[in-house]
Order: sequence, then C-alpha cells, then structure tokens
Amino acid sequence: MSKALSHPEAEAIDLSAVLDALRDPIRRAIVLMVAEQGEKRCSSFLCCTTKTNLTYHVARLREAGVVRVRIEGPSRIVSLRRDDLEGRFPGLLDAVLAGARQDPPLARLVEDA
Amino acid sequence: MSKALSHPEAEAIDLSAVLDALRDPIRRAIVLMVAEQGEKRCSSFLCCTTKTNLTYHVARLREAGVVRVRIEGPSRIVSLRRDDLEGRFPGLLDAVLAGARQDPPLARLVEDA
DNA sequence: GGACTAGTTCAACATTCGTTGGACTACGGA
DNA sequence: TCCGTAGTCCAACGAATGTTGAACTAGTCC
Repeated sequence: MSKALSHPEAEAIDLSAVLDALRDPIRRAIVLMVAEQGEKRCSSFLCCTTKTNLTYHVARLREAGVVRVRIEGPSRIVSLRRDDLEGRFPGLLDAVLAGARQDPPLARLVEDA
Repeated sequence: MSKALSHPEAEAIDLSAVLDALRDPIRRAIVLMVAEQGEKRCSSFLCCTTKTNLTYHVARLREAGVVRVRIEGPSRIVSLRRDDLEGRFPGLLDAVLAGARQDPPLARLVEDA
C-alpha cells in the first residue's frame, strides 16, 4: 500500500464542490460510467480525454467527494461514493445521472467504453 | 430597452448550465429565496452583493433557465422556473434546495431578507 | 421638467478553469 | 535489470469567471 489519496469525509462534502464537479461533461461522463458499470480503472476513461487531463478531472471528482480512488498495483480504481452522496444530498446524484443519460453525446461516450 | 429578456425554452435547458448556475452560493441564495418566498424584485437580493454583481448573477440564472425575469415598471421580478426544471431534470432542484437549506450561512441570508 | 428609484452596461482586473506537452515516478513481468 | 504500462507532476497558456466603480438608461412621482 503506497500513499493514500485524500478524500473529504462524508459529512464534509460540500454542495458547491459537488455541483462544480458534476458541471463538466467529461466529469459527468466518468461518473455515469462508474454508476452504470461499477468501479473502473482510470485508463477506462481515456476515450474521453488525454491521460494528463484525466488525472485532473478525476482529482476534481475525488476532492469534491463524488468518487473514491484507491490504488491497486499500478492502477487507480475509481468508484462512486453513492451512499455518502445520498446521505448528504438525497436525490441529487440520481437526478444528475438521469439528466446525463438524456444527453446523447454523453450517453454514447459511456456506451463505447 | 426591449421588453423581453431572453430565456431558454424549457426543452433547451442544459444540465451543465443549470449545475453551473447553482454552483455559486450567491446564486443559490437567490434561488432559495425565490423558492421559499415566491417571486421577488432584484433589489430584494441586495443583502447578498452589490447592484452590479446582482445583475450579473441574475442574468446567469436566467440564461441557464433556472429563473424567469419579467419587467414590471422600473423593477425586474424574478421567479423560479420550477415546473420547467422539474420537467427536464426531475428532483434536481429540490435536491439542491434541500442542500442549500442545510447550509447555515446561506440559510441565514435567506431569513434576513 | 427635475429628482428619485431600479437596474444595466462597460472596462478593467485578479482568479480560477481546462487543456496541453514533456518529464517524471511507481508497479509488474520477462 | 530492463521494459512496458499506468498514472502523476509541472509549467505554460488561453478562456471563462467573479468582482468592482463609474457612467448610463428607463420608469415613476412631484
């Protein structure tokens, strides 16, 4: 186990930060993929953007408390903090995910992955 | 000045734009006030920030499709597009409003107004 | 008309955001 | 140990964001 990545506590998840994280289509695509297909490696999202940029977006989702990232060998495994979000902002995640599914280009991105 | 301010059609309301609009605490305070107390004049929100800045934030809410602004004499009346939002992104607005109510400084701002 | 109220517009500015390329570290297998 | 894979870090850059003050317009009331 190398170093642990920092995540906000469930109670410390901030609404501004969550909305900010979910506002970006790339980040919403990542969240939607993880929501539909379960936890995934960072490299699964390379369809959306470049490696460097992915690090940036995943970090934003992690720092906002939307996803959890754990290190497994050479990979980072991204999972959704569904219960933490539901506990703090009931209905919010599902509403955003439903909205994201309505977005054709975004939904196509998720299918292709 | 022309009588009609531009608003997106209900079907054209974009998720990124809505999340973007609701991400800012000042804008969330405005939305919460209108949600709790019904339609209000722009000047009602002067507790939150300056006149100029208010014009900016109200315009962002309007352009995102979150609020409707109509001109009544010398005033602008701001109202929430609750049904349009609910139709497009069910549950989203209520989840955000519930989250906003949990935020003590923001809730206090709304009470004082 | 003149004063008053309500809000807009404009230019300026600092800050943050999203993106990129290149160099870098960490892990696992041959 | 060298190699390929997985991802990070850093510096840079343009674009968007949030804020401000001063000047402006538009409507109301005397």
